[in-house]
Amino acid sequence: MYDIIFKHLEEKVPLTQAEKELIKTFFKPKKIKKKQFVVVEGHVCNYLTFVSKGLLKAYNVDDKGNEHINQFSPEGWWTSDMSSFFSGGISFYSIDAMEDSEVLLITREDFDNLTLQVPVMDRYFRLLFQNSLITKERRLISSHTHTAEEKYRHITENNPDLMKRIPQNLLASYLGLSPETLSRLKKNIIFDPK
Amino acid sequence: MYDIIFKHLEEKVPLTQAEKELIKTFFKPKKIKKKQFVVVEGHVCNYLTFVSKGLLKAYNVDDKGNEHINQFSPEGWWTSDMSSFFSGGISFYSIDAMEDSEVLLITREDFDNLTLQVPVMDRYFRLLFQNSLITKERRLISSHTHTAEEKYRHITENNPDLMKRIPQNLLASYLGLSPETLSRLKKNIIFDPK
DNA sequence: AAATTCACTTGATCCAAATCAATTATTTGG
DNA sequence: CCAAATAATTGATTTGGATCAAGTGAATTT
Repeated sequence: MYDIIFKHLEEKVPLTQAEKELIKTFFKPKKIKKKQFVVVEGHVCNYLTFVSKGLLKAYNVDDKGNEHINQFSPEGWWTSDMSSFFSGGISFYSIDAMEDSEVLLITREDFDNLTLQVPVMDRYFRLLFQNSLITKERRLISSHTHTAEEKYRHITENNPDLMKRIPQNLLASYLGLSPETLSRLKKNIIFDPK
Repeated sequence: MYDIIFKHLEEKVPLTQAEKELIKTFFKPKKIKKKQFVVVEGHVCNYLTFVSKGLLKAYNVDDKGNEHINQFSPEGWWTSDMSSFFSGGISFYSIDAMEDSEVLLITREDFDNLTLQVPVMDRYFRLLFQNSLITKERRLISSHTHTAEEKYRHITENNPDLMKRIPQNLLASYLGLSPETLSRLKKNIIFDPK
């Protein structure tokens, strides 16, 4: 259960065996069935969540009832409503499981203790957030510059693996497109051999 | 010149006098005239830049020659092409000064030394990136859910100060709108007393 | 295995914002 | 202080993608 998280942590920072043992104590493992929620919009997001198995999605529902997916989190990724988790305010996103999943949960209090007792974790999260920030920036620019088709092409080319696990309507939501538009543009791509 | 950066650092983390003296040595102050570049797209972004005075913008130019502004950086903010700075690859953004400005520059090498010698800086940047990430996420969802008018309302309500310093066409670019659209929607808002 | 729910496709129509084009401010630099 | 460049407005037209609507297919549930 903890193998995956250590593998991911150690890709970014070195850890001693003692640190690993300590880190373990801060996390609570949990199994989540498909469709089960980790947080519901409007409630406080009490956990930062590491996905060790499965696939979660974080999304917001707008005034008109449309879902807007902020992030897919397969195994090896973190998820949470960061604003809510770190500030204690209410969550803007709901997070639920798209597949039966296994996660490691840490509370805010334990997160603070973790970074105090294992300072290198500050570096780990600095690097993690740094990379996420770069990705988010690109997605934002892409949403302004690229056509629907370009956005689709881009994501499928860069995440072929993940695409197999994500229904088309949810991918549309992630890309900021209607399901109809995504369905239609796929046809063009198939028949256009470029 | 360094007052502003320490004020900003100390809003997030405590620093000893010795640490401050050390931090100073890693940064190189520089004055930048309006329209001068800090990085040009396609070159390597060699510096992480703290703005102590003035206003910079980071933007990408697309295939059709349209500018897309990623970020405005007034005094107290950081700017750089993070991907280029941290990976050494070529920069996706150009960054230039919108006003005569003063900045503090740090190279990648010195950044690494800084975080090694003053570990609390890892925490500082963790917090900085964490907050930026939250903001970027919201902007991305907003770009999918909100109308042009809602985006404009939102930014003017939350950044009245900054709006005075930003020409309308650049604000339009930041919001992902054409200048014409922004010009037109402003009229509606003025005559609508809500 | 039938029933119900959910995902995907296809067509017709609509609309918000882009684009094209011209005119009028407003800056800025010489 | 004037000329030239840049920014903002306004109008006419186009368009990419949304929305509305209906039908088809696939997957859970019982």
